[in-house]
Amino acid sequence: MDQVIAPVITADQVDVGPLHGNLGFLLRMAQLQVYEDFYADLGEYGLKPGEFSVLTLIYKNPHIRQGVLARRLMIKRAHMTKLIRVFEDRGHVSRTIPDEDRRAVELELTADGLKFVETNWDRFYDHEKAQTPRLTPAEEKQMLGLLRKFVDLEQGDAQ
Amino acid sequence: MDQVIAPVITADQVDVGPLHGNLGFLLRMAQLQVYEDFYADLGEYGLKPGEFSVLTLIYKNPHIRQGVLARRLMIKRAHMTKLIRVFEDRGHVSRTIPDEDRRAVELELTADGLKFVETNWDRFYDHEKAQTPRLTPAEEKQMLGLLRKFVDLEQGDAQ
DNA sequence: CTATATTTGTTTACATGGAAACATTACAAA
DNA sequence: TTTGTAATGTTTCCATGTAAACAAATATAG
Repeated sequence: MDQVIAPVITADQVDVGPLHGNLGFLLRMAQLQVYEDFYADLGEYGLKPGEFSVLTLIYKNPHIRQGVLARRLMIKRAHMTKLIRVFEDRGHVSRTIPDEDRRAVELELTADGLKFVETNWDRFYDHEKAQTPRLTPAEEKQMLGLLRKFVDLEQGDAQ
Repeated sequence: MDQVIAPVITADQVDVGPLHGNLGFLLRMAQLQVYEDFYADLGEYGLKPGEFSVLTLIYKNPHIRQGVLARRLMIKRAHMTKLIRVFEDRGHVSRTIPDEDRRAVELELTADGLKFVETNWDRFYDHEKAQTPRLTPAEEKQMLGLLRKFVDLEQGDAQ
């Protein structure tokens, strides 16, 4: 008598139950997807999403304070300290203690930092357009709008 | 002559530049928001989003293999090994090596694990409804649908 | 003014998660 | 068979990020 082998399910046959409608779960999946795509595309250039975001904000907001930067990116101050130290060691960012508040640290791109940002700008910000699209353009736009509303980042239509 | 003090910007005045339309950035912000809300609401119960997701999948898919679980949740196998060990030490999950493939490990909830899942089920899956909504119900539904399409998780309308 | 509280950044210890190398088992080719 | 290749899970080491305690500077209450 043949033994009945239990059907071994594969990943896409897994019943995810109520995670199907769970925002946190879906956001996490989506973010992992995006990071995977990112590294597949840009890993060779040593670009990292978080790092380039930090540099972008310093570029767009020279003299921004370390704590303001951390809050805007939802990174803890303790972690931002370490990130900025790496940039300083690379010679991409300079730190200044302002006279008005000697607790604070103001950040600026160095000439090298500026060069790095400008060199990699298009590569970084056009990378998503280079992906095989998972959504139609209309859906993508809709999703971006909903995410902006969700994270309370509507502030006009910045470029 | 009064010195002109440089206006110190606050976090919500920061110019995020092209991150405004960057999917990876917005997904990350949204996910951090959701996690923050989650821990503010449920931190006291020792619930963790990732851990409860794992238990949910084992609950819904008894005898699921460790690797299948990892792939479905986009967690690396190396990490899953560690997660499962914790559940085993807690007495919530049991591991079985099936005869058909002695490389694999099949997972099941123990009686204690089942009790834990059933006790915390509603707390976990209803928590989002208890949040101050950032989106209208229609928008929320739209976002969930877009995220499911994005992560390729359409498989019928599971409960 | 002085005492207290708050803000800002740093340090240290820890938690979470991945990369690479490895052992074991299964599968495929000859 | 036997030899090579792939799949599965584990281990070790490292990267990323947080929590808590701290030091220095500033703001606030009396």
